[in-house]
Amino acid sequence: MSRQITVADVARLAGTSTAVVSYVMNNGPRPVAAATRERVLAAAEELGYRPNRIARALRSRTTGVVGLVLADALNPYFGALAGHVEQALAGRGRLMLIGNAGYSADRQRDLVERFLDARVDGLVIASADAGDDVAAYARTAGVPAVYLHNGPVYGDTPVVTADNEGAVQEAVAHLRAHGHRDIAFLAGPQDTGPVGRRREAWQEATGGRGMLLRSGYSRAAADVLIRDLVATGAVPSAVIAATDEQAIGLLSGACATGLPVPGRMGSAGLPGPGGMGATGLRDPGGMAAIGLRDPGGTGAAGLPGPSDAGAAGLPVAGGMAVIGLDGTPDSAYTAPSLTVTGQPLAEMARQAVDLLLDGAAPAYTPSASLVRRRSCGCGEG
Amino acid sequence: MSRQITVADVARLAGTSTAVVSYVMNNGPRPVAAATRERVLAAAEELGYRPNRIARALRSRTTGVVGLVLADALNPYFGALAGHVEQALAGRGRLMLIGNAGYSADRQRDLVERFLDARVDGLVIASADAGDDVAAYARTAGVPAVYLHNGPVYGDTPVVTADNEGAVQEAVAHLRAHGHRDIAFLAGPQDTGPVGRRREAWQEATGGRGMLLRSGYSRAAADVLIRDLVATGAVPSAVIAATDEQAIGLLSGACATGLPVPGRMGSAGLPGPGGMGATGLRDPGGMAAIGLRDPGGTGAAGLPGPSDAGAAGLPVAGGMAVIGLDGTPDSAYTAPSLTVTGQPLAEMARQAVDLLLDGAAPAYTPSASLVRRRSCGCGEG
DNA sequence: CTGAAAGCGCTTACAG
DNA sequence: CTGAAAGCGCTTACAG
Repeated sequence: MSRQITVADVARLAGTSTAVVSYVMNNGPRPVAAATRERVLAAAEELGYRPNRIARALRSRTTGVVGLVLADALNPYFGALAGHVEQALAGRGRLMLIGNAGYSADRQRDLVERFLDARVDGLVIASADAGDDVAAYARTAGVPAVYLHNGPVYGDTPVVTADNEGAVQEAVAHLRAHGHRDIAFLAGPQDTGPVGRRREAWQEATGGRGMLLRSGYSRAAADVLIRDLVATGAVPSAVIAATDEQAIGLLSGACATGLPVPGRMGSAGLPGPGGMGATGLRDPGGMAAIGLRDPGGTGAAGLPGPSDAGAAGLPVAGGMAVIGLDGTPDSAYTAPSLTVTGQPLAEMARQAVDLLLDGAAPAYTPSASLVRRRSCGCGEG
Repeated sequence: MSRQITVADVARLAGTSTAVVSYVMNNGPRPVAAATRERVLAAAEELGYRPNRIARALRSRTTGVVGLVLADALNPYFGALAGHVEQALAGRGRLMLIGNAGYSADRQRDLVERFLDARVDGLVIASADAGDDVAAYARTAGVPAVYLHNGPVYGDTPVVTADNEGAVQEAVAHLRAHGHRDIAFLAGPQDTGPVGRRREAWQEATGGRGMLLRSGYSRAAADVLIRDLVATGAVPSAVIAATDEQAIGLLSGACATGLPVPGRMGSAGLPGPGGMGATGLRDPGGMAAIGLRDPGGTGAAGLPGPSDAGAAGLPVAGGMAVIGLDGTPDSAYTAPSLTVTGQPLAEMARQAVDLLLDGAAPAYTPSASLVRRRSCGCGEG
C-alpha cells in the first residue's frame, strides 16, 4: 500500500490550508466559505482521504471510543446488554471496547486501568455484586463513567437499572392469582446489588412467607439446587428466580428429575398444553394439590426420578411454577416457555449511553412488565 | 486533575533523555545500562507515569487493538465466541473493539471501515453466510484479517472453523445407534458457509434419506417450524439441527405442542429419566414405534396438542430425537438437555488470534466431539 | 473567512 | 550505551 493521505495532501490539492481542511471535515469550529468547502470536499473525495483518528485523538484528547466492562460476557443477560450498548453507542458515532471481568473484582479493576490507558471517552460498567467503586476511580482520571444494571449503594456515580421492585411485585401478584400462597425466592450466593433489592421486594410483598433459596448465578448451580430439593422432597410450589439464568437452570433440573413445571400433571401425564393450560389456576385455597405422578412401573431406571420424590409424599408432587426476573431473549424459548418480568434492556442501554455522553439523567426508571408464558401456569406460549 | 505525566517528566527526574525512557518502557529496541534502567523505573514509579497509548499509536503505527465483527451479537453462539476471542486477545495484551453486523452485509462492511479508521492492528471476522470478502479488503488497507467460524469459499483469507464434517458424521452415527434410519436435517434459509458444509456431510452420511428442513437461524423460526410440522403430522423421528439455536427452538416448540423429546413416552407418560432413559435405544428395525400419547381426556384445552397430531396416525407419535451441532454452553441446560457435537470455541478463538497475530497457521482443525445428553435418547444429564 | 505554525506524547533513526 | 531532534497526522489558538 502507498503512503497515507493526510490533511496536507487535501489542502494542497484544494489550494488551501490544513486548518481549513480540518474545519470542513469537522464542520467547525470555524466557518468556511461555501466555495472553499466544496473544493476541499472534492479534493478529499478525489484522494480518498480518511482522517486519522489516532492523530485526532492525540491532539483533541477524545477518541470516540467507550469502554464496556461486563461482569460475565458468557451470561446471555450481559451478552444481550452488551449488544444493546454497542447499538446505542453506534447510534451516537462511538466505537465500543469490551472487556469481561468474569465476576472478578481484580480483573474488573484491571480492565478499567487498561481502558483508561486506551484513553476511552467514557466507561459503562455492567458489574455484578462485588468490587469497589471503579467508576469513581475513573472520574479521578477525568473519565466519566456510569453503572448499568448494578452499582454500589454508596457513592455518587449514576446507576441505570430497571424497576426491580415493581417487577417483583408483579411476579408475586401474578403467582398469587394462580392460587399460590407460599412463594419461594431464589437469590444469589450473597446479594448486595439488584438481586438484593429484588429479594427485599419479595420479602416485603410476601411478608417473608415462602422459602428463601440461594444458588450461584449459573444455570448449573440452579440445576443442582433443584435436584437436591427434589431429592429431599422440599420443592416449593412456586418460585421467583432472581435471574433468568437461574430460572432456566430450575427448568432444566426439573425436567431431568421429572418435576413438572408449572403445575400438577393431568392424569395422562403429558406436559403438553392440554395437560397444563386447562388447569393453570390452582385451587386458591393455597396448599398445592398432590397429583399422582409416575404411578408405578416406569420409574425403574435407577436414576433419582420423579417417583423417588413423589414417594416421599411431600408437596413437590404438585409441581412447581417458575418466574424469572430478567426477561432475556432466551427466556421465550425454554421448555416450558418462561414467564418473566421483561427488563427493557435496549431502553436501559440507551439511557446509560445518554447519561454518559450528555450527563442527561434518565427521565424515568424503565419498568419491567410481566410477560406471561407457560412456566407460571398460564396456557399461552 | 493535573497535567498528564509524560516521558519528558520521567526523563527529567531520572536525569536522562526521553529516548532512554522509551527504551526502558518498551524493553527496546536499544539496550539500556542496568543502573540507568533502575533510575528510570524509579522515576516512573514515583510520578505514577502511564504511557499515552494514543501517542505511541500515532508514532509507531500500532494500536494494540483488534476489531471483532460479529454476525449476530445476540446469538449465544457468537456471544460465547466473542467472549473467548476477548480472552485470547487479553492473553496477548490486546484490547478488543466489537461490532455487531446483525446479519447485514452492509453493516458488516461499514463496521470494517470504522475499525480500519480506528487503526486496529487486525480484524477477526465471525461472519454469517452473506457478504463480500471484507478481510481481503482490509488487507488492501494493510490490516491483517482472519475469518472465524465461517469465511468465503474463494479468496485466500485464512478461515478457522471446527471440523463440521466430523461433527455431522458423529451425530448421524449416534442417532443410528439409537435405531433411527431416517434422520432429518434442519438447515438455514440458504446455506453457503458452515451450515452448507454440515448439510452436505449429512447428505453424504445418510445417502439423502430423511427430510431436509429449513428455517431461519433463530429459536423463534425453528419453534414455528416444528409447530407447523406437528400440525400437519409430518414430524421426523430424529433431526440434526445445524445450529444450537435452532435445536433449542425445536425443543421449545415441541414442549409447547406436547411432542415428546427425545422419544416415545412410557405408559405413565412422564418425561423423566425413568420413562426415557431405560428405553433409550429404539427397536433397531427402523420405523419408530407408535406410542400411545394422551389417551383421551386432558387434551381438551383447545390448543393444537399432541392428541391432534397423534390422531393423524403419523410417525410423530413416537416423538423426536434432537441433536445440535454447535455445542454452546446453553445447550447443557435445556429441557430436555441437548445432545450436541461440542465445538471447541476457546480453542478456535485461540487459533484465530494466533493466526492473526503471528500468521501461524493452525496445526490442526479442532474436532467437535459428541456430548451425550438427553435429547438424543440417552439417559444421561 | 483563511493561513502559518505550534504542539498533543510518543518512537526512532542518527550521531556520538 | 546515551542524547538531541525530527516527525507521526491532526487541531487550534493566533494573527490577519
